[in-house]
Amino acid sequence: MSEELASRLDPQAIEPARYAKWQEGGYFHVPSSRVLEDAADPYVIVIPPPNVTAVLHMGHGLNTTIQDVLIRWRRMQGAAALWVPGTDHAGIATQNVVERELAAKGCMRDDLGRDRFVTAIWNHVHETGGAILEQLKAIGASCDWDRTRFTLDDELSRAVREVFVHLHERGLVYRGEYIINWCPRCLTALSNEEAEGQETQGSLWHLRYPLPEAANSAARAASEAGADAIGQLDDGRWYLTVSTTRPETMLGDTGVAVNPKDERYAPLVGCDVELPLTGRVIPIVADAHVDPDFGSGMVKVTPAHDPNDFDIANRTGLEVLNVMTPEASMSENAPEVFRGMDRLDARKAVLVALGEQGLVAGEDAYTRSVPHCYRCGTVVEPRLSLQWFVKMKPLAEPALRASQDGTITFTPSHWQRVYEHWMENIRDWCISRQLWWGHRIPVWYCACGEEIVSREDPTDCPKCGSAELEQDPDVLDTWFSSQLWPFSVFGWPEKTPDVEAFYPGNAMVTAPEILFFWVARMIMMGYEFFGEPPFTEVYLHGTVRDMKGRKMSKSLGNGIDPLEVVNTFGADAMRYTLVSQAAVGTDISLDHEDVEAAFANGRNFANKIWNAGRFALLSVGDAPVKPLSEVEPDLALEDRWILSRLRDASQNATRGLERYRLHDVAESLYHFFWGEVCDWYLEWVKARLADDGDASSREAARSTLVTVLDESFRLLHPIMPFVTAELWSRLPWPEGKERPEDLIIASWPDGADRYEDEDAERDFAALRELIVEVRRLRKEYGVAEGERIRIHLSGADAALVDTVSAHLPALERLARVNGVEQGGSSGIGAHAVLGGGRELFVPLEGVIDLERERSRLGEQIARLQAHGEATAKKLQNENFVSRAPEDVVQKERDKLVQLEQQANTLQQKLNELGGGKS
RNA sequence: GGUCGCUUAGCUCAGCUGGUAGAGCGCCACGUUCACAUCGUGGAUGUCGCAGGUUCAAGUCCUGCAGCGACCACCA
Repeated sequence: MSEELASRLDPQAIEPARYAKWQEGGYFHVPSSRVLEDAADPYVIVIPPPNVTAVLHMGHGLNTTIQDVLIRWRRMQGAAALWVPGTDHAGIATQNVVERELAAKGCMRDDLGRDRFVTAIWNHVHETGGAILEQLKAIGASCDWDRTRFTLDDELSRAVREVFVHLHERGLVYRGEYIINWCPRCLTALSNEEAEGQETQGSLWHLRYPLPEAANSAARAASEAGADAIGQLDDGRWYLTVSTTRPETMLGDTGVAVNPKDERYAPLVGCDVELPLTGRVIPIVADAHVDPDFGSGMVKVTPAHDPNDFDIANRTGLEVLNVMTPEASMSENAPEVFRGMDRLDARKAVLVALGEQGLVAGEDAYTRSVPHCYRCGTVVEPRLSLQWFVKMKPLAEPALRASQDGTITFTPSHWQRVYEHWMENIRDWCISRQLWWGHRIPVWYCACGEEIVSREDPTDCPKCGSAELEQDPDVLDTWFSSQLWPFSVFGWPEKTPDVEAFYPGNAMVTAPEILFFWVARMIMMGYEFFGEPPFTEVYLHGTVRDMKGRKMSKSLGNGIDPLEVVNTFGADAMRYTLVSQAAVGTDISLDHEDVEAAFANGRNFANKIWNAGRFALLSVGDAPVKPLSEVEPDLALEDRWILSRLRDASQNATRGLERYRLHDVAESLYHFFWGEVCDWYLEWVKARLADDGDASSREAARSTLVTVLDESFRLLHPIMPFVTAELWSRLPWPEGKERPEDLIIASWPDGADRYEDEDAERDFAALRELIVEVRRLRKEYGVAEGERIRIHLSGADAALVDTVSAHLPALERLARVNGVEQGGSSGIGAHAVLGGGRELFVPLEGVIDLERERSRLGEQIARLQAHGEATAKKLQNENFVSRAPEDVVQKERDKLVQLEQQANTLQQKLNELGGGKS
């Protein structure tokens, strides 16, 4: 006999120990030989590697749980289910963390120098990094920890180099001077994806640029042609008007552009204009990009600080003048008074200076999307600089096709269009970062001008032989290495058995936020290096939010610590709660102010499972259990019923998992286990399990119960691995049946080995309905708990009376019924209409409140009649009868007959009780 | 500006291929004879955002509107 189990589930008492057992058993580890030699089907998921310094939050909790459910399920199905864990070096994020730490000590990264700073980060990573992986274990993540990887591992760094050099050889990596997104705080370039637009209230200022005398006639002509933007200052000088949201950039203007088709300004094209505050004179050019209908139709052109203006300059030959420093203060190219000013201070100063000269024509409120750094939130500055880029169009083509032809599927499916839209409009990717933490760009420069792009560190220049080579100081975007994750973790570019066995993988489970950052790029890389995608199913789950719909975050203080939840309610409780709420395509909302309420459902369910198991173990005892096949002839109705339901539950679960409808799976298993196994089956067989019962009946119940629990635990295991494994390990086992070491590797019950027992389902459902009705009537009429009652049954199904008679002991316990008769529903009592044309009458002489019963019957009759009329009307409708499917019509006909019959019976009853016609 | 999503019980949300609405939590009543009070039994609660349309039949499909939200975008 197993030791006494506590009446409450104590997750802390079982979860850590069980996890340790799994690790010792090596169940998480999948060697390539399982695929290559044993021919097992691989099922591979690579984890979205969390930032190495990240602290676990509920989003990780959700992401991890979903992946673990899938992995555990596939593992039970017999697949070589491999889940590869690891962490990401997270370039900017990690560097920022360490910079902040240093800053607290009054130290800047430049004080340390590159080598010592990088060492400091490594120290930090070694000290605190990877803690998140330990935290994942508390949730129950069954990752193959032997394969834990870090994007800066030597092997993975080799992959990064191989890819960079390969793409360079293909002409897809290039270096050039372009406008990029620049974070003046992080002091690095960002990709387009890393610059997050935020709607910002700002102003659109209208500025006047004076025209030199030489342009007077042209200006007058333009003005007369109806150009409102042209006018005369107080001193008689002509001016033109341009608009901007960033007035400080005017200091870097090198021209003014108009649309070549804009006839208003045609005379001015080719003229010069005076740029205020600078003493410079800049030309007016024509460029098709200018929209004549926006603002004045004249655009100030600042090639060094605006991507469009940069393009205009390239087309029209305007100069490029960078007036800002990397920190986004005004540089030495700006007039002296503004030098050193921060861009926002300069903005004000420029407006004041222009205002003094009467050159500010006005200001309109203006809301626009302003790009912010995704790591520090600073407003990103468009900046001209020399960077490395990847040419994306050729890489995107196969990745786009994969989505279009269904090779890759998205769940929920609407992400497919988002993905395709991005692929279709893909822009080149700026991959160089002016950081120190990351993969250094494998390019060396020689004084002779030679540029060496190499897989190995070169020792000397192949052209001039000089050993004085300087490596490019920049590192690669952290996502450059992340995109290789599905194969770099397996040792690529080496031809390893792991690559052969585990690439490509199957599913990618992640949040939609990184669809472009990561998912899309992994797919492109998969095609580039393998000709096939790294996975074929992309499951994008929702975001965890608080009750106000805000994303949980540290800064808002509205987060829930998953570890706290695990400690107080258990990993099983958390997993169930998350999965049951994670309907496809929806976010999850949890109350951070009432964590107990948020996870009560999961905790209660885990406890319910625990207690059901506890009861079953006590009732079944230690004696050997016979296999179900041996007790088959002794199976009672309730046994056959629950076994049939078990089959249904298995099939539902399997189908749900296949379609990523995890929330349906969780919910249907919940209702099966709690609502059917616990509420009905266990209650029903209590008596049979008692020692004093009939021996063969007891054996049949024991076998059934063990089978039901065995398979229920298997079905629940992917979602709630701990409590199920714990109980399962204590389950008595049928003689002669081989028992797996642990539930984690037990086979998945798909229900195929069971048959559906329609008779049992029907009969049991009838009994169940009867019991519920009797209970309801007892309550309604206030029949005392201890009082036994006789019931009368009538209606279409006479056989039911026999069935009920045969199960009187159960009815006695569950509904306090001590006898059943057919028909004879006369006299005073409670009357209920059951489904299937059956009626229930409970004689309650002396108990019943006649007045109340009359009105009750009246209401019930009215309801039945209304329903009947609606049904009759439907059946009178020619169109319905002729067009609806036959079975639907027949169903309606049956319904009508039944309703009329029931109404009649009740009316009769009402008459007997002396009630009037309803 | 474009694209997409959401609006269902007091709260948080399900409802896949159209056939008179569901869960969890909360609420009300009763109940601690031994699996579980993190429980049991029973109960109440919704003109499924608004207006049209398709259909025999619409929460479920179509159109428009309103409110909320997300993503994308080089209109200064």
